[in-house]
Amino acid sequence: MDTQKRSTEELILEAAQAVFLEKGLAGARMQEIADRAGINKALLHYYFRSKEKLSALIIERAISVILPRVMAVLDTDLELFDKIRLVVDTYLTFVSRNSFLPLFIVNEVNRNPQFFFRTVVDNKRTHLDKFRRQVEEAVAQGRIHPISPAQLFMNVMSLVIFPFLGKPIIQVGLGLSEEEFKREMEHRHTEVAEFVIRAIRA
Amino acid sequence: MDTQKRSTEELILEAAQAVFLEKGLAGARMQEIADRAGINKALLHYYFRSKEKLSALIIERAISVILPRVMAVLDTDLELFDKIRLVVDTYLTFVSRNSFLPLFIVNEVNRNPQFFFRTVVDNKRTHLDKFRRQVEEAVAQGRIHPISPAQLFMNVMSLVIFPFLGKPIIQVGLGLSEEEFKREMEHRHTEVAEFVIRAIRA
DNA sequence: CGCAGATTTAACCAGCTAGTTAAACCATCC
DNA sequence: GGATGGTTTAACTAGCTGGTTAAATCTGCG
Repeated sequence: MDTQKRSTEELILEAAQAVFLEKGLAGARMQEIADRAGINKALLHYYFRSKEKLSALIIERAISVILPRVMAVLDTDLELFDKIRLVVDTYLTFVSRNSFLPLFIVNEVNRNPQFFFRTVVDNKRTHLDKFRRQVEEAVAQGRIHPISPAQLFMNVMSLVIFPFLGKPIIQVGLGLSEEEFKREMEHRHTEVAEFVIRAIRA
Repeated sequence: MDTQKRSTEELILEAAQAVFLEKGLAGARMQEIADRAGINKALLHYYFRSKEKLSALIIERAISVILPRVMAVLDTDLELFDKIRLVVDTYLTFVSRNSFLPLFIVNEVNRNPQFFFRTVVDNKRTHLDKFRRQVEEAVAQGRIHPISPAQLFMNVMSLVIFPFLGKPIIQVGLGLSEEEFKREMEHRHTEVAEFVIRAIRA
């Protein structure tokens, strides 16, 4: 019973995630979710009463799966440059396997920011403090060029996430095949971190 | 008649753009577009027969308003570092005044890449060649660190565009007020270019 | 077996949405 | 004044969507 129950519930959640990520919240259809989960609409509503509740679950799931990873790395005691290398690699590795996630999250967070506010933030804000102090200290010691932690954080996030959002634009703009794009993205695992480090090293 | 006609058509297009950008393609309602344009649904369909045709127009408009700006700058004869400074400033200035555009474009381009393919690409691909040669030349002359034009292009695009897409994430993550976020974004007009230049300068 | 919960089936509803239609209204221009 | 074309009004449709319902079926378990 337990395995059956969990398996059906998981089946639905996986199908829902897939459909929501592909079509967006407004574009997703409950019928399609049911179809992909191999069940019918009645059972879908039997498990998750409404589309709203289901989508809220998916959003929460999506965010809480990706955000803690970064925060955990930022919170370690690693030396700044190594921390940058690790956060870049961690993030890129994860997102490579979930390449639709960024677009979905960015969308829903923009569409409904206060949801994001409440769910994830309160317990995580402290994590950035260590990173912030670390950057300010490195600047004060003259080890890196003057840069605010906010700017550095934005830059790292941008370099890591954007290529997944802008894939079609980049691919078309540069005339890359699927294979070539993939290869360029793999280069980034090491290149992005070194790019950032060269940019800030004094 | 001419002024009347143009004004109504423009009114609709502006209203449509506003609604599409806010709600996304699937979330936008023809009724709301009509309301915001100060007309009724019948007239809306009288001007633009279907939602599909209207949205196609808006997408094309949105893309063709932002893409040529970057391409034009990349196509100039400016020295590489100055070109980076100009493209960053040009882009940031424009996007600051149209901060919903990136999310909309990224969405629709991901949802329907082949549309983007056909509309914009053919005539523009050549523009990047000059930039590409310029980067390869600078690398060959040892004036900048070895980096592929593709990586550099991705990096600049990322640093410029992403903060607008990830605004809520960044704002909440860093605990910035609206005012503080705005100030950080203004810093970027100069900081991003110098960040990139430091990263590549040999 | 008989019970309970999971699952299916199929039909249904109410609400919304894109799009249509037809008749009337109004301004402009000839 | 009358034709023209933009504009309004209001009612309508056809289709889809989320959600419900009730009865039937299946499944494992005591």
